[in-house]
Amino acid sequence: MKHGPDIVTLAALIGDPARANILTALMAGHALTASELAAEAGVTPQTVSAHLNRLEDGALIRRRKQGRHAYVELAGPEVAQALEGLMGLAASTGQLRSRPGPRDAALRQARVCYDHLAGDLGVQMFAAMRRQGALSLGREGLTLTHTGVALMGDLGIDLATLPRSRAPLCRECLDWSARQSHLAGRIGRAMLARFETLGWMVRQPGSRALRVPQNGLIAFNHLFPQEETRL
Amino acid sequence: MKHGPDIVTLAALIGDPARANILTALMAGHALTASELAAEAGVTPQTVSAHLNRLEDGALIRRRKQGRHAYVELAGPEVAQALEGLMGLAASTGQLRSRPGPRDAALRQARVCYDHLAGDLGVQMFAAMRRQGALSLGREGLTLTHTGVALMGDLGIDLATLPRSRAPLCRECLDWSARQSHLAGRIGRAMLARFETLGWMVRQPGSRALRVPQNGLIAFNHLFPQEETRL
DNA sequence: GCGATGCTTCGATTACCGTCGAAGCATGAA
DNA sequence: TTCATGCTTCGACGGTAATCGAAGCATCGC
Repeated sequence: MKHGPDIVTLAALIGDPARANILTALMAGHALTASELAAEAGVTPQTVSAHLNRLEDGALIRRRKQGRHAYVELAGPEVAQALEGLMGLAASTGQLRSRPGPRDAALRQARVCYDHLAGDLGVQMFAAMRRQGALSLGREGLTLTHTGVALMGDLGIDLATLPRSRAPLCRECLDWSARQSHLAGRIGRAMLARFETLGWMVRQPGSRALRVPQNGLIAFNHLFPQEETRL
Repeated sequence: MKHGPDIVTLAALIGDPARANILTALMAGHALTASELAAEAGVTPQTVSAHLNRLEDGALIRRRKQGRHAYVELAGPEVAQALEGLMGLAASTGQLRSRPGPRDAALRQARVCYDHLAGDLGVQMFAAMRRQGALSLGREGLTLTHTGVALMGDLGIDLATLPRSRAPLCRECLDWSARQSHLAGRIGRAMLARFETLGWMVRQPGSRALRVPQNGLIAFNHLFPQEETRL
């Protein structure tokens, strides 16, 4: 009868408060243990274990056993991307979990989306790189141009040391706050890691928000300036 | 505790088979009556009515009463966009509702995404317009350039007759099959409508797939050629 | 080794919600 | 008015799944 991908299983998995809390906590990109997730979701460890079984069956998370700890992480960037998509819809329909406060403003400016930079600064970076010709949109998706390769060199990112995997180098990811694209993929991950190393951005414990010191913001704006003109 | 948009309600709404069928049926962009949706979802009218109540509370659909009929449509393009996002994740995790067949191939080539063109041809059009400089990505999102305005004129689309609304003229929409962006927004809607008027694409009853006659495909490819080179 | 910690499985309870039959309430046709 | 159609509300049934207590099973520290 119906064709195309089956969204019911996925949506049902996400549509439980405890599981949604788990997934949201994992959006920060760090692997968390089962007990940490229990505290995060507000349920007992047994309940979390049951949820992790279902999430793993649904290919939304991966579990790695290390000693007596079970580290949990999202199955991949696509999961984070789809979650951001849902958040975008929730934001547009005005369904906010909490009243907008300072935390939310910080989230809007810069946050971690699984493993890459999202928020206003993420969108700004993506737009600037497109404008500078560092990224090119071809039939096979987003690719890094020669300009982009040079830019990575200036930043101090050695492309040769990037992990070899089937994951795409560059990928677009839609932003729930800005409603525009930002850069995901292995390059996106490497760039965020570099920004953290440079001290331009600092992760906040227990939150997806990124703190951006003034010197970091200045350097960032210099490299990825905002577009002044628009039609 | 948690911040950001509340995705639980939305995901729970989508995560029911009957409701997912209803939403999927509405993705074609046409308004459907409650009884049509009942047949589509395979449940009784009472059940559909209950589901429509919940979907309306969740701001996923709108109901318009006309006589004794109740026409139902998606609340907006954002809903369709989020649904496509979920389909993308489902496709990437290999959760297909049916074995890939001819219908699915047609869906991948060209389909209706609520009110605009999606699928390979949609992605191809978006990429070609970016390359031709018809679309520009600025801080405020995607905008139509002078080149783009001229292109609309060549196509026979009168921008002045577009409905005035707060909806953006241009918007990106991620494609579940091609994993790249295609064009949504009021322009996207107008262009698909124009393609149908020109006979380049024909809606298939009861499906989101678009039939593309050979002369339509030739004309389309001439106007929005595929990119030959990539880095 | 032995206890402690962390995670998992099992079983039972409970609450929610999807479903439909029956009835109510509009609108349109005769 | 009267009947038919389409949709909705009400009430009840049934199944699913979320939750936790208790117990089992690894692993780590001592």
